[in-house]
Amino acid sequence: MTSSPSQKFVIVDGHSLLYRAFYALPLMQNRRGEQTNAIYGFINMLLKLLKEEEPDYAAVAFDPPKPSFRVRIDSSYKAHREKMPPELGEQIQKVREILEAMRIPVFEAEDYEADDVIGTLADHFARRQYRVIVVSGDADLLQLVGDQITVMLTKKGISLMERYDSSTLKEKYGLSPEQIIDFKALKGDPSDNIPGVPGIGGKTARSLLEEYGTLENIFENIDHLKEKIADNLREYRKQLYVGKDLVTLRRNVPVEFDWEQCHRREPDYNCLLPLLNDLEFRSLADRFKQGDPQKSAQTGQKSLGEPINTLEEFADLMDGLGDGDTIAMLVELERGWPSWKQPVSALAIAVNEDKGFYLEPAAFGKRETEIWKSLADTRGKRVTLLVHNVKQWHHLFIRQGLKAPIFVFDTQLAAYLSDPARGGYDLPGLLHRHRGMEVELSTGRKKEQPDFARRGPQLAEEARQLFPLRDILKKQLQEQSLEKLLCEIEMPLAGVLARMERQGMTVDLAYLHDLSSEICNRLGELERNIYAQAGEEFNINSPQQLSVILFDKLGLPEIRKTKTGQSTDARVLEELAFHHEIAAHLLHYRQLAKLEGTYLSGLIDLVDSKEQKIYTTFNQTATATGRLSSSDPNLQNIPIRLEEGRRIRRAFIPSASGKIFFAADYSQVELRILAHLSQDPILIEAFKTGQDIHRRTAAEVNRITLEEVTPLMREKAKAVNFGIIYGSSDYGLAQGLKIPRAEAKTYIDNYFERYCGVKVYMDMITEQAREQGYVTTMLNRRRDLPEIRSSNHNIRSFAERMALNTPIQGSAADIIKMAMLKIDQIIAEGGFRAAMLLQIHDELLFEIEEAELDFFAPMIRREMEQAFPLSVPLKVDLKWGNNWEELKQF
DNA sequence: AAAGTCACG
DNA sequence: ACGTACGTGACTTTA
Repeated sequence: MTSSPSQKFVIVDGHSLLYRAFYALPLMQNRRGEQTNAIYGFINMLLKLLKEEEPDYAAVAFDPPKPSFRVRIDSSYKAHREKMPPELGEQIQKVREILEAMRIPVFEAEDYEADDVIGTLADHFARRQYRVIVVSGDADLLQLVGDQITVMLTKKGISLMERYDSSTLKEKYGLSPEQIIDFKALKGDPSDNIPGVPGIGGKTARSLLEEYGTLENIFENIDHLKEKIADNLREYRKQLYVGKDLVTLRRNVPVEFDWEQCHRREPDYNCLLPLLNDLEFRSLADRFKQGDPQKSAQTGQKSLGEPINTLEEFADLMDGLGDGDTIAMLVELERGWPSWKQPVSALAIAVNEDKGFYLEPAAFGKRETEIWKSLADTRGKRVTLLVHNVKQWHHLFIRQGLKAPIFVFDTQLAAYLSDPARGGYDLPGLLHRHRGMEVELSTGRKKEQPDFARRGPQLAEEARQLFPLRDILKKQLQEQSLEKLLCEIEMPLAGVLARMERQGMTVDLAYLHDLSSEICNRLGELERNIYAQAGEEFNINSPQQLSVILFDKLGLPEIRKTKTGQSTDARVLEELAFHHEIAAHLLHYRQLAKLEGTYLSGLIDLVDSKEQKIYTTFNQTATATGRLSSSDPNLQNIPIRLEEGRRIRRAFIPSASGKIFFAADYSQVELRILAHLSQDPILIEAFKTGQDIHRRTAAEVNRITLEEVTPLMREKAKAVNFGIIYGSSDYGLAQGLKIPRAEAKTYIDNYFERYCGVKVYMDMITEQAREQGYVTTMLNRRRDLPEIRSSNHNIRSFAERMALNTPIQGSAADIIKMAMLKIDQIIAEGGFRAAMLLQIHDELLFEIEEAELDFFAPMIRREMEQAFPLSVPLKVDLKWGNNWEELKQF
């Protein structure tokens, strides 16, 4: 049976969805610095809605700027409502413009709220037998639900909505649409300043309405109610009905209204597309373009990659290349291997933007070497390679024993330098962001390797897209003056890092096993002790279970809370150690459990048993400041501070007898950089004369001589110096030093009084960050800080600390990267039998021939100290030894 | 997937 | 009045 389907009308609560989009989405802005996240989220939600519901009519309702008639009923209505954040207010006008271009009418009525307009329009359409869908985040609108009217409420994020008709409403709330009004009037709503009736909350309100149906009926049966509730109902009856009046939506708002205005029409693309471009919503613009006959004709359909079936075909392709040609290459590698030995699972090439090719596995499976050879040969023909993740490509050539071809551009490194705080520089993501390409979203775990038949053509298409992506990124880098950093630091550094990763670190596996079993035994003992003191067995590793034991069962004082419960971290346990001896055992347990889990069994699993080596990955695009990071395993956080953990380092040994470890670390780089950047006279003098900087700071802030500084004063001054680098706050310093906040504030005040150059610099850099929206390091590495203009104090303060810290931390990263490049070059050209193994932010670890120590050491010191000339000297400390634990001063 | 904890600079 | 020191990665439990 087919009943003629009735027409459908969608009415959207504009402000409600804008608020939702604003708070659900991270900060977005276009290059002019205008915030755009609410616009983006709103339009996205709207498009999704239009696509899924396919309405015949649509409209949006907005609240007018002035308060509604409701304030005349109750002057305190919505009195406590916070003003709209300016970052959101600024976005509303754009949304109106876009709606106009989409030819969706906007309604607002003076003296009424959007809700009333929605009620009126919904009623209007429903009475004419239209199916109506009301879209909002405001549960008040549920009162509109009816035979013809469905309400959709935003549930989570911007994509999840929940649909309510009369039956789902009954199911979820146990109330009818009319009862929604009474319910809220009874319960009250602090956000709208609806008082409700004291003593009646959600539960009571619901059971009253379930039992009696309406307010009127409740009052008729008031004698049957509990005395307390009955009294309150009587006393607050007037207030209750005022509340009800406020909550009730008007359905007779005088709006100028023409049916056909709401009829869905094609957008006015000539207005819409420039608007979206201006907002830099590429993907949205592309979605619209598909509907625009004019524009989609220009785009044409996308070509798919062509297969290369034999090596001969590949050779022909390569033969056709010559001076000045650039080829884009993409490779897909198997996961789960150390980065230098990942097998190739797919390979694609594009000679220019026109066409992409992919190599059938049959073409390279057995004779893979020939492919790499002919690619390496491009160097002689002055053909250059455009890639995404150049370190990966270095590994491919290193393991074939070939000299790498000429890499001209790395889209991954480029995207990183352009916005290092963003994170996520995978190629599909970049293509989506910059080219508006529809790509398969890599949602969550991506374990299954898609079959090659599908992946090959896709990869070829992506290879083709590397050309336009390069053009976009190159332009961006030019505008940000980052080309030099890319070409002279990051791209060459990728080669150095590849060599370090390939080298790996030799470990004494037997020693690790011995240490592991010792630690396990002691863990068992501690575990028994803890159970005995707790009086029961529980999972010590679970902070949740642990806090039950500590705070409920043993009744120990609660020190600090986390989001979800009581904190049980080391600082809390140290406090608790005064009250109960279980705390000390827990601290010890935690310490050993960390060693076992992360640094013993965790590390042992990653040892290549054949080579007795462990291979880390250095991530070059991971940090917001320009530092490297290390993972799988992280060799930048092997324990050193505590004796117990330090023993792990003994397991790391040189790869052959006759070799030794050699370590070089910068002394106080970050404070020296601060001296240079701030030109503070005291700081500069202290470093120029080789003073102990913490001692000097102690003398300055306490206004005493260097000789009068006690060890305690020096400790405190050291913490103050740290605080300065981190973007000093009295609260943070107080925590770090375990002293009252007021005292911490005194230290900071005294510091800035003495080091006024630092003070001036810090004010200058935050001001500059606010004006430009970003900060830079000495090599012009940049970090965007859009949050620094936030009206939220908390968010803004965060950004300010980043503005203070990033130039310092990032410049230190710049300096050591320059040193690494120089040293790598000297090792290669000078014929040293030495290898760089690790970089740990301000330290380099090498293994060298013992015989070379006397030549090697001065070279390293010179290159590191001279890497970048500052207003103060850079100082490097040198150590050497037979394992990573026992290093002696050179 | 998020939160808590802890290792490093 | 607010509520945190800056930058990472790994492991464990829990929702």
